[in-house]
Amino acid sequence: MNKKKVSLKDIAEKAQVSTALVSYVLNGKEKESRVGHEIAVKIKQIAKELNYQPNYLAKSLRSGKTQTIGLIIADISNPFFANIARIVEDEAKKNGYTVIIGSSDEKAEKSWDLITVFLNRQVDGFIIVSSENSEEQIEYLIEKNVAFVLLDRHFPDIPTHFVSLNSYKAAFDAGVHLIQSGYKNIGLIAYKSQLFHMQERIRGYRESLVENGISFHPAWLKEVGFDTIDEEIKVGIDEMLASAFPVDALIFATYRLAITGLKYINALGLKVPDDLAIVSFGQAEVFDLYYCPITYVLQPMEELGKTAVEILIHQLKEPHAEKRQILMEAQLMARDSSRPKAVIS
Amino acid sequence: MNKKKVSLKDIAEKAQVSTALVSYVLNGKEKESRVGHEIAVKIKQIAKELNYQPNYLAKSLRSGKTQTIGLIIADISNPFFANIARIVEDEAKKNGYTVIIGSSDEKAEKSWDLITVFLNRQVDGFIIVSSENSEEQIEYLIEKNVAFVLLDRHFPDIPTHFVSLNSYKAAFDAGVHLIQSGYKNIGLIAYKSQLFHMQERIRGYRESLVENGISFHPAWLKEVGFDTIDEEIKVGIDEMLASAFPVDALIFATYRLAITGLKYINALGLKVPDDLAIVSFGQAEVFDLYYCPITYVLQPMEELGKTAVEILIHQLKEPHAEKRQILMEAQLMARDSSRPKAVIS
DNA sequence: AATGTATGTTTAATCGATTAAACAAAAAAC
DNA sequence: GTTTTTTGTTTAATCGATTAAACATACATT
Repeated sequence: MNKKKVSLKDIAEKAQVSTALVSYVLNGKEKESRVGHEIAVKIKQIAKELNYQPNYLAKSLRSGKTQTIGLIIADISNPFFANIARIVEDEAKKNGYTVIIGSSDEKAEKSWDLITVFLNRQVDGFIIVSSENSEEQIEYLIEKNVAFVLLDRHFPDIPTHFVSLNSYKAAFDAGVHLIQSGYKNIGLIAYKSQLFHMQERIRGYRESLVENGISFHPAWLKEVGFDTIDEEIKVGIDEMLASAFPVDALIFATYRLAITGLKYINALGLKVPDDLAIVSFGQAEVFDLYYCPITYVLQPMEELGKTAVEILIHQLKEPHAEKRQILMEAQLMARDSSRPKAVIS
Repeated sequence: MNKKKVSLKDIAEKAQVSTALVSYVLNGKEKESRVGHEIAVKIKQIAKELNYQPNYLAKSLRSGKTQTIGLIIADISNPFFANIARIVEDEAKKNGYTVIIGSSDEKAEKSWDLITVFLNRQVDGFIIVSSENSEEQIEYLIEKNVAFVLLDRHFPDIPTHFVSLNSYKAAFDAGVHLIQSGYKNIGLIAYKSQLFHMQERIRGYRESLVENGISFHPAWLKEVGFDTIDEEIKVGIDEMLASAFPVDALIFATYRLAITGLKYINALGLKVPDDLAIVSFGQAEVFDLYYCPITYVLQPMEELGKTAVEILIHQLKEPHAEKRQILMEAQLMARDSSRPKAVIS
């Protein structure tokens, strides 16, 4: 990046005027600042000639605004978050913002790190997919008066803006759907996490059983650690199948759990849905291409992402507006993996 | 972001010294600048007390370095690029760089846009997955002396740093593999693009036929437009199957083509590999989970991404070092979708 | 005592833009 | 023909950090 960049000063010199005039003209303030018409034309022309591009660092330093949003997600290589990221990117761009993305790997520590780095880079605000135990980070942002919106997950005890899914309802619907399709022993594989959305998925699942007169068996619920899902899912599925009440249907609480679980189910040679029906959260091409298309919980990704950006940008304009807390509804997309159970006659 | 941020000046005032001293101390230059030991300790302590965080805008404006890399890819929601992005993000972070990602959707125009925006934001350099007809952008960057590396694709006629795949070899291997597995009528679905890597894939495919004494039939090669792949792939596959020499195996030149193609193949009720064998570029969980695991061309993603970052950072230190041009080899992962053809006896 | 050398610290310019305020000249008002 | 107003332009401070150069002292040397 050698060739001397063109600055306001260069234009000013060439036009024989002060930088102030150039700044006024190029910011469309000729009227308010009553710049002479001839000189304005001249300045514009020179700017074009030299292909002037303003230095946003300088602009930002002066204005205190960077027109940059920090997006913190769990992992950009996870299709769910990649999709969200794309939507956020596009929506932000439409509004003149640039997005910096960071992956936290569900680790509070990494997320802290990202917040610090992004703050040092003076992002105007954050869109955050929170990790477990990151409440203090949120409190910190609140205390420092930093604009942010929580996405996909939120902390019910902390008053913040957020956009997430009605996880309880979604899980409940998933359970009811399986029950109505004739499945009786329904398992759930979730993450071992105190995050609200995860707890809600578990609660929704259990409630769906209860409400339909099915008594829940502890062996049906497996909570696996983020970092050990490969092994734990195997053990979990083994135990579910070998339990006193072997499961005939399985709900996966996230995309990654589903992928990992399905691989193992394939390896076991189990047939979906005859041996095991499946419903999963998340969505991706895999679900379509699986030999038996997977029933999934359709999340309104586009709306989630767009709304998050919208709320954040609105917040940047009106810092003290009331907190917007949005729970969106998911839609169950019934496919072959949960088709009505074949009854043995 | 209200609460007044702590600046060097605040520390200076509290410590009753000039900002210069503070700057020296906090940058570990106490020795060179012979700052008094006591005062240094005091400054450090106050900085910690106030939780001082330097303003990178100011730093960058002064130094001309932002420690930021612009990453331009086709689409972050495509798993291939999302994976690359993650690797780049991690590697950059290790080196103290932050990454700004932009999706070009394979459009030269959008890519121009991103380059301009990122340059205005003073990124130190770029990692670019080029779109078709974006040569002038590359020339522009060269002319302006901007540091950059091309990733995954390159222009053979323009001398630049690049890291990409030996596409010719990979496609050739794919073809040979199918032939050796007993398939005779092998089709290729590629993008309609003059991009070198795509042309090389086509060339490699054709060469594999020629070298094995199979004469190529035009109906076997379908080049579909980026924006019309859904329809064109359907037509393409239909035509290949209905041609005078119906294909019994198909190579997909990218991940997205494969996904789209497989959906249609499923819809047609074709059995892989008995009705149609498959080999695909790209990689993703889908390939594992498909009822018949898909043979694919394994690209050394990790190395691609890391090397790109490494070359860029090295270039930032030594702008005039020789151009590094790296072609990495892919590895064919043979799976069931291309298992030896069952011979009709 | 006069001079030289360390040792500590401050001053002020700089990066590239923005913008309130000061200034100058021309036009309008009385 | 002054005074006032309008119009057009420049000056200079500012954002927050960095750093060469200037400036003070203290200490050492002869």
